Amino acid sequence: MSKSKDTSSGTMGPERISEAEHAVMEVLWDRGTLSAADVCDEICDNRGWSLPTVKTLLSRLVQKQAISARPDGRRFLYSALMARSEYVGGESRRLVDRLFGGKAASLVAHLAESEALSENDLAEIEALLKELKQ
Amino acid sequence: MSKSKDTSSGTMGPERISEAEHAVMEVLWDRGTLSAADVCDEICDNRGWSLPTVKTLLSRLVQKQAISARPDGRRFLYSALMARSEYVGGESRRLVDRLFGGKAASLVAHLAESEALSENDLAEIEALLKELKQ
DNA sequence: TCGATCTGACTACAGATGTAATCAAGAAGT
DNA sequence: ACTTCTTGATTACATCTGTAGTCAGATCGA
Repeated sequence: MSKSKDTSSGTMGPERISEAEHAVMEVLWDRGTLSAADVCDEICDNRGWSLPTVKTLLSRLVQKQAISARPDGRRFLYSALMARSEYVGGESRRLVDRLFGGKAASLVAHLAESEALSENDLAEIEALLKELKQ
Repeated sequence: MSKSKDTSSGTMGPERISEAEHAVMEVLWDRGTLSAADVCDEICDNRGWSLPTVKTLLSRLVQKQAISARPDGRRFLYSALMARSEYVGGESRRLVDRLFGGKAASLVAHLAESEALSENDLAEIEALLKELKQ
């Protein structure tokens, strides 16, 4: 049996990271290398989680090869394997593909029309464009 | 018992729509009012779904109050209650909040940097900005 | 009238996810 | 040496999601 999604050789695309798991990733991206207890110190209060919950999420992330677990004495030190930009890029692309037929410009148009963009945002984007243009 | 999320009076924000459910919504947004069989005709082939699957998704969407089911003889005619723009806006906002600290401009910056924006996209956005500016 | 068909309702069931308890092995204090 | 604490591993369990099967009632055709 063993369903294991692929397990075969080579590069099997990074598995999808859930929202709770993402919260853990943010901590690792932000702080570098941490133990489970450290991660919990960072988010357990905010999210109302207990240490066991964090440990579960960490091990799922290890399985998904999104983070690594290096032994350090009797415990593990966890650190991100997947780059934040990779994750952010993937999620952004998924959204654009699903909701805007892959046209990123449509997303921007939507944000603008729905007034999700402040004056300030608009200015920033304009500056960005100027920078990109030459 | 009865877990029912809220059920209490008044406006309980629209429940989250899953990806499969979203595919059904797209059909209804696109085609207006359809029977289950009609919806299936539209997507069952693409997605490799069977009619029962579509029916399940439709009834879950009814529960979530995302669509309405008006009786028509022995069957139902389904049509979207939630506006597409509402859905698209919500999902976009969620992404921006989760990944870009709520700053939409950061999303645009990311898209630009990651070359998710083609020359053409950039031109479109520029035109958009121009239009918005006065 | 009688069977074939269409339809929604209900049921099913595996995998993902959120959230956690329990347990066993090692470390560390006393 | 013995207890206590820490830590990962294992197990648990409800909900959500994807995907569908089954069933009973209405309808339509013969």
